[in-house]
Amino acid sequence: MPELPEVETTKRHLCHHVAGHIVQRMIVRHRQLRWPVPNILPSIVNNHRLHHIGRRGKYLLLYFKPGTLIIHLGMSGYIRLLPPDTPPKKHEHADLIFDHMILRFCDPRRFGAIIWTSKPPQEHHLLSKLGPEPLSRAFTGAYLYKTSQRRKISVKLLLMNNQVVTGIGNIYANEIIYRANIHPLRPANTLDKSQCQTLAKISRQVLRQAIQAGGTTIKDFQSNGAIGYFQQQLHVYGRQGLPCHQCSALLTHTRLNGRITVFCEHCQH
DNA sequence: AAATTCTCCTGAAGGC
DNA sequence: TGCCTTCAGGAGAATT
Repeated sequence: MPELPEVETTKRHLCHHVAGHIVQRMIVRHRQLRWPVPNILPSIVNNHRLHHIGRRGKYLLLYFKPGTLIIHLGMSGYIRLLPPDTPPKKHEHADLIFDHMILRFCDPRRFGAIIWTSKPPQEHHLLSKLGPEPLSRAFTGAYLYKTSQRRKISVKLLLMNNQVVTGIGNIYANEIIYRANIHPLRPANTLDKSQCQTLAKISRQVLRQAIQAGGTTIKDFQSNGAIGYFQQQLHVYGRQGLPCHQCSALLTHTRLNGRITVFCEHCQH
């Protein structure tokens, strides 16, 4: 499941290899993603230079002169950079063909999206309501405290709410609250200021470490065959029934809004 | 408003 | 061996 660090890793990869190059041709083999890819999209992008690549939350932004290609990797999406003329395999739904390589979008479960906007992308309805970037100055303990006070949802769902802070998914939400020693079901409006400071600080720390490690490779996610190494630093995700790294008690798991939630009953309150 | 539920999809895993 | 059923899950949209 690509979350912010995996998308950031992909972004850097693309910046390095395809930024500044011209799209010779775009091919869409399977339009049916989260939303249907518009038929006219290839004709808009063809022969335009990919000026640069950005990211907002988990959205990748590919800037062209006439507009921006917005890509979301969903649950199982990834982007591969391949030599010219590499034949497509199953689930490889779209290509941006450059003269020196192919940028190929793959997504077995098709929860991902390829969207076009001619407006500034931050004005697009999918991006305009997103909360602050967790690695930006805007994401502070004070901000988190303010927004948490009017919400009764659990702290885990608070962190996973993209309107509150964008880019944190299930894996990193589990890790962050474990490292903050906060119970995942703790209602948001019972957090005090110092706990919000801790959560903001640890969120930044965990995401930075994960980016530095090249992201987390879990089942579905891979970028160009490269793997991320952050999974070696995961304390709770995927470790239910195994001993807590802090106290050795066995980690518990429950389901919160359909998401596996792993935590230590002894350490998290 | 905020909270909850529904929805899309396929591969892996488990039961019989 | 093989055919079920279940589940994982991002997040927008619809509903309460």
